[in-house]
Amino acid sequence: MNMLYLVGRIVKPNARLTGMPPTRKYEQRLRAKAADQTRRRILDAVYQCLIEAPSEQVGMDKVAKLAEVSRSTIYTVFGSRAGLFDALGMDLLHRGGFTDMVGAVLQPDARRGLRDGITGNVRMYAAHRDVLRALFSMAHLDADAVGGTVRRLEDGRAQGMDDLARRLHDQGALRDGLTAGDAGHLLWLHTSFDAFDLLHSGRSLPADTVAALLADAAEHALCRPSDTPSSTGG
Amino acid sequence: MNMLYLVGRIVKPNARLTGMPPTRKYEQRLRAKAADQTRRRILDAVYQCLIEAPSEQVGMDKVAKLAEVSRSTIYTVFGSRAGLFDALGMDLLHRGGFTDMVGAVLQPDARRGLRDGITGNVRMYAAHRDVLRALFSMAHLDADAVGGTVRRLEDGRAQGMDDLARRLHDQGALRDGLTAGDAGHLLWLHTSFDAFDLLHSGRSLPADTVAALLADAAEHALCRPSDTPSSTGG
DNA sequence: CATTTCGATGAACATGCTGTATTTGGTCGG
DNA sequence: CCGACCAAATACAGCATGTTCATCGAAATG
Repeated sequence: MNMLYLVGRIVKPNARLTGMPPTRKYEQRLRAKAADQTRRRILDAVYQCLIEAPSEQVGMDKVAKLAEVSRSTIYTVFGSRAGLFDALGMDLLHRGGFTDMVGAVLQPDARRGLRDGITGNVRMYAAHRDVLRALFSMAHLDADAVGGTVRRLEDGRAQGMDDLARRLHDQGALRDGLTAGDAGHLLWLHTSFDAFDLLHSGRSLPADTVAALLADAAEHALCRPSDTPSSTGG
Repeated sequence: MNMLYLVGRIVKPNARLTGMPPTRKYEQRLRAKAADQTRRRILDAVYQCLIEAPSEQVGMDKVAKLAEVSRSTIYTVFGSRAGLFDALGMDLLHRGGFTDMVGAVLQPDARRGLRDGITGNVRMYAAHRDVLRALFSMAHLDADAVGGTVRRLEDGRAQGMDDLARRLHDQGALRDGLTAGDAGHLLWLHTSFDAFDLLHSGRSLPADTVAALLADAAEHALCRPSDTPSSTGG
């Protein structure tokens, strides 16, 4: 059904019909840059569409008009609707600060990494809330509506949380009776976009409050009563 | 845009054109029963469609074929696609055991109500996982794609959790420094479908394990260290 | 400047889905 | 059996996605 990114391009018939292959070497400098610009303009347009009307279906027509390109251009660049949203996900993954979050949990003190990871996570979720909501919901309703980006993104988070859980276990921070596996499950829950959005959108709480609530909840659910009076300094 | 359940029905032109109103009394016995049966067959078909292909878009055509009715019949009965899914939500609300869950949290011991409420909740979520996933995701993507059922359902849960939070506070069960408001927020999170599904589908955990994990997490996040050694008996 | 190459474009077309209008066929009451 | 009535089927209109194609214009190359 879908051949993403595989846009068949046939040699123009007005070229040499004798079967001679194109032998000229081309170093695209300006053209590649222009192509990247239109690509970016389209991605920004989708982003803008999702922000302006979060609970409406985004049509290719609106995106094209907002990006000031033709509708067919979107298809030549991204292949399909799914390819477009897949690229949007990849774009968020690189530019949205997802990598910072990974770094936050990797600091030596695992318990501190828990709090910093959650707050960093929440900050990132809050910055792109509407877009992420659309991406995640689309992924739930239609498996390949957004390509594999959401899956990849969540796989990374799962691995990171399992790592953190193990380090919490190794450092003796987990409360009695809680295995590293269960700790991973709970971290998976507390660092999820859904957990953030349930509190942020569902209860109209500002991002900072959500971060504090989630961090406290996670710490109490996971860790033994703290030896040091508090973790953030109060 | 939508006039759900309001299907305009015009008198056929071959009836008396002299303006005489229909005076015959009609007691529909067989026909009304048959109509209810087709209505139910359609609802069951949607349910079945969502179960068989959870991550595919459900088309009216598939539903009609599965219910062995014509596609137009769905429109005469439910008015629109949104009306159909709205009715499905209402059907789940009445037949899915949502009311049992409300009763569970209303028992005298609030702390026991927390655990029983969560386990009952999880059991219900697990029984209808695929259908609920579709309903919730659709509600997120398109505001009025499922009518107001999801909104009403969640409003009820919010109220119930705030009540429970206040009773936990009044019974002195909350840990120091946690307000009844914050407790309500956390209960809202721990009794959500998303929290269940993150663990059940996202981590491949059976429903019982999810219930135990969520109940323990909620108890540790909300309550003071238990005076009685344990709540469930372990 | 001439020629090649490629991104962008708009139109045309096919498809699939939602929603509506009209007709058909069977059931009810007399 | 007839006429009133209504659920169900058929046919049709509208809209969005996705594909194809001829063409334009600008960049790259000589």
